[in-house]
Amino acid sequence: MVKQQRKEEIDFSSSLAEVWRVLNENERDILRKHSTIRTFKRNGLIYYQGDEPKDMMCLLKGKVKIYKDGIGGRTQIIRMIKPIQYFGYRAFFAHENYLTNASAFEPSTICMIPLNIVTDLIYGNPNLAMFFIRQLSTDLGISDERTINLTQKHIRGRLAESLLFLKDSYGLEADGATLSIYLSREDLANLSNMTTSNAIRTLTTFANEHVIAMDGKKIRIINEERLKQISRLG
Amino acid sequence: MVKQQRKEEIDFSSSLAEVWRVLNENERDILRKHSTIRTFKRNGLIYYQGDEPKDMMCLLKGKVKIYKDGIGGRTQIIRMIKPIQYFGYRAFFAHENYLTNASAFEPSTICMIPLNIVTDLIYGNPNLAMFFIRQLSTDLGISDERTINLTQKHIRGRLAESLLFLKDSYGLEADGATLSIYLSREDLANLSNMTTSNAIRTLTTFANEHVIAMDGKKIRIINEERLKQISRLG
DNA sequence: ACATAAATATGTTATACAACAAGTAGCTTT
DNA sequence: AAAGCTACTTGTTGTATAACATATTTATGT
Repeated sequence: MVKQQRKEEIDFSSSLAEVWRVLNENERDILRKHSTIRTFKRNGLIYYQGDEPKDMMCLLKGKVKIYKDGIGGRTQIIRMIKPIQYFGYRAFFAHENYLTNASAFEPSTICMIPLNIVTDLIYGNPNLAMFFIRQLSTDLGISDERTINLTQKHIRGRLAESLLFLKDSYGLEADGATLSIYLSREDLANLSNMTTSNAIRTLTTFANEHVIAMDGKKIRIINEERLKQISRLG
Repeated sequence: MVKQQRKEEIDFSSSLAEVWRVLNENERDILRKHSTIRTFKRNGLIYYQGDEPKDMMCLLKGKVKIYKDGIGGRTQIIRMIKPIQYFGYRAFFAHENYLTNASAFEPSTICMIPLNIVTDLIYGNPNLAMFFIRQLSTDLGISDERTINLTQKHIRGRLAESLLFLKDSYGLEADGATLSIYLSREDLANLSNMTTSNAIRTLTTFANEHVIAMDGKKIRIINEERLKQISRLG
């Protein structure tokens, strides 16, 4: 299931901040003792549809995509994870096996925390419980919103939305315009529910309309307002 | 925002079973004291997109749909509620206003529990916290699954799936074949992400293929296996 | 009972998008 | 440098489904 595994010193106090904040020193100790760090290379599989969920994961470095294999070989990217974000716990709490796949977009470092340890901590600390309730509630709202966007918007709207999403999630490079994540056209298509051909075609159209610019593999957002408008209109 | 409001005696111990089970007598008392019962008539609005969430709701009797207003006047039914199911709490826990609308399909009786009371109980009872974590996790899985079904399946597959969903959720009448929920063709279309015309057309096709039968407004499932097959193939 | 509105039904047209095909550019490997 | 592979690109065709139009049937109100 996994490639590399290796323990190393990490600064829990900063990197696991969100959860960390609600824990006391004793609880933090428990986490420290049971956590492991794993690194994944580009395109490395983190977990697989059908696997039994055992660990909660916190992405420390890198970028991760959560995706589902759909009908006729099609793939839909459900969610993307950025550093200091937790994932991999939904299936466990729902008493299910994983319904999604997770893989690393880029070389990534992930902290693995056994879910039974997390469960114990939840029973002892209502603030931690509330953290999960809030997180799941937020994600459920996003997922419902996404259903509408993917079913009701047209190709241009869906692609524009994906580009804005990538900007908001992973930010821009020093020039203040270039997306700091590189996705293959195929991944971009899988994120936006369209074929690779149409992702390419629509990107070209956007470039011709001077909404974006493409320097080789990199995408620069030229006219964000227009992009938002395209996303809004559908 | 609301039409009717009226207090009446209800049997909490049976009707609120799921949550009830994890509470002690004192906590149950708190719930009893603060709960109100409201009745809604057919098509009555329960809450509205943008409203501030104040109460968690438990549907005691009737049927409720949760839906979103989408692009260009289109509507998507996100979720349907059956008796003794809780809803209306997601937005509160995510610190958001409602992103969805809820309305009664049929005359419905709903128990309203102030969410700040629920929050207090969660802080005091980890089992209640776990109830919500499990529920939200399950719903998130369903929502992600739904995204795939609505985007990747064809019209026939989506409609077949909706019919099976209605059967599983609300069951059949005494004849063991007739769906015990009545949806307008428009609602059925909004549930399946298609136009009303196409919902009608596809129903007619199914009837011609002897997969279902239509007695006026009622829909009878004749060949469930075939329906499952249609749903699976997309 | 009648009028009017709403829901259901069916046919026709328009179009967004997938599917397919064929080619090019940018790499890695030998 | 040639060969091969993969990702990207562009054009063409086919089709699923929305949009529109118009009956017809069924509710609803006065």
